[in-house]
Amino acid sequence: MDVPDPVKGVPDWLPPESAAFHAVERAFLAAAQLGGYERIRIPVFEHTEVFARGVGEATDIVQKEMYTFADRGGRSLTLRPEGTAGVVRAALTAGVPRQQALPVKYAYAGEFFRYERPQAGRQRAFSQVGVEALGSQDPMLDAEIVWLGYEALRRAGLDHITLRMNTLGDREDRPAYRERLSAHLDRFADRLPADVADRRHLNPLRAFDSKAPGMEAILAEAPRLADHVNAEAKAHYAEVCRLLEAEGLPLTHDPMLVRGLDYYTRTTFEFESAELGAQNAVGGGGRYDGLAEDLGYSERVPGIGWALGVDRTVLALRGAGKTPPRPPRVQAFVAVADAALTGAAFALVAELRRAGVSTDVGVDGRGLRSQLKAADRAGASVALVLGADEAAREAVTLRDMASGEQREVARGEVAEAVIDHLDVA
RNA sequence: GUGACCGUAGCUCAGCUCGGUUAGAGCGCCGCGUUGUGGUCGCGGAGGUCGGGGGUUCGAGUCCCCUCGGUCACCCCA
Repeated sequence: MDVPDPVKGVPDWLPPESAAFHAVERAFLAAAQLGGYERIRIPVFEHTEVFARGVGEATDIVQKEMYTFADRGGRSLTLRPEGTAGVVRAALTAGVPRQQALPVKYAYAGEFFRYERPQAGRQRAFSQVGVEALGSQDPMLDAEIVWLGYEALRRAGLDHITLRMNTLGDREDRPAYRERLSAHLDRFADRLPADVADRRHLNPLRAFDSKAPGMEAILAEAPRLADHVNAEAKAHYAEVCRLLEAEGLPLTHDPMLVRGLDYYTRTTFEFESAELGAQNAVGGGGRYDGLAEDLGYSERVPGIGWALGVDRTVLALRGAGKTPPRPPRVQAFVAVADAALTGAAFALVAELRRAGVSTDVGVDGRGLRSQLKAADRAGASVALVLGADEAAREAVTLRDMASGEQREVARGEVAEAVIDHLDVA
């Protein structure tokens, strides 16, 4: 009987790589906390309509990338492909906009699922940390979000991050623009690449995503979204950029940055790393002032947020040769030199752990040589040898793993001696 | 969904071009050198359906076909 294969595109993170993973996740969450974003925990699956309506029927995510299944009651459920729709849904469910002072600020971390062909930096199950600020349209909030994203990546150890930004204007700006863009694409109908031809009727804006050879020329002539953004939204975006530039963020304005989720309005942005191969985005986000209404809420609740890819950031750090070192597994290691002393050893281990010293112990009746090898591999800075000789004197041998020096310590003073030793070392 | 490349030990790979007795290396793991002392060194050991199936052949890890899996890229995004 064979061990079942892991599910395609669903990675395991074992030590030592898991250490880097958690270091990155912690760094992201620490940055969120600096901005006053509180942890929110939401379900890993939702009614399918949360994403269909939130993310948008026309998006690739909803059309072909969702893990959708029927539960035993026949309800259509979907594993979350992204975080924002679920967070907003949870806030609306709780009536937050009506009973709390706005904006509210949330941070989350967890697994997300998209049915795509895996490749470098793209898995079917992947991990993100995200933040969302709900209930304000203040451009300072946009700037804060972008700034925190940049800071989060910096704290994770990534440098040479490029930041691309754009404004999509408001929902009301879209119809006129879509119409003019459609008309423009019509003129090239016979020359459009297949991908654009397929989706232009669902959402002509997606034509800007295309990198097909002929598109560059067609898009160069296309009506520009920027020309259809209303004056207020333009001023809003200008203020966001002004704030960020004053803080020295190296932002690049990219009028082609459209992003594949329908809920975005106004500010959108993407963080990229050169270390990643084809999947070069380590994070991205934007404003979604119409999302609450898309989800059926009776009032407008503006919001903005980002998501940063944990797996991708780990990859980028690895590519830059900056993988964080694996921390020592324990501080102390108890070696049992006599099988009759397992009871005494177990008691010593418990005592040390109770005193706050992380401790491991040799098992399986291995020789002392083997146990010290294990102590070395565990990264212990102290080994405690418990043998017949020591037991007879009610003592323990304390060995410094760096220098090899050792001395005998009375059994009653071991915990104290270990703590002293660790403080000094 | 489309394309290219790749599947030999736990990991990284050699062997395949030009088929030939027991399929190798490095790393890792376990043991011994030290009947109670790690890292270095030396010696030894465990570990392989050569992804799977079929075919050609006296003989297949090596050649042919099918199949499964993986990787990278397109697409899209974290």
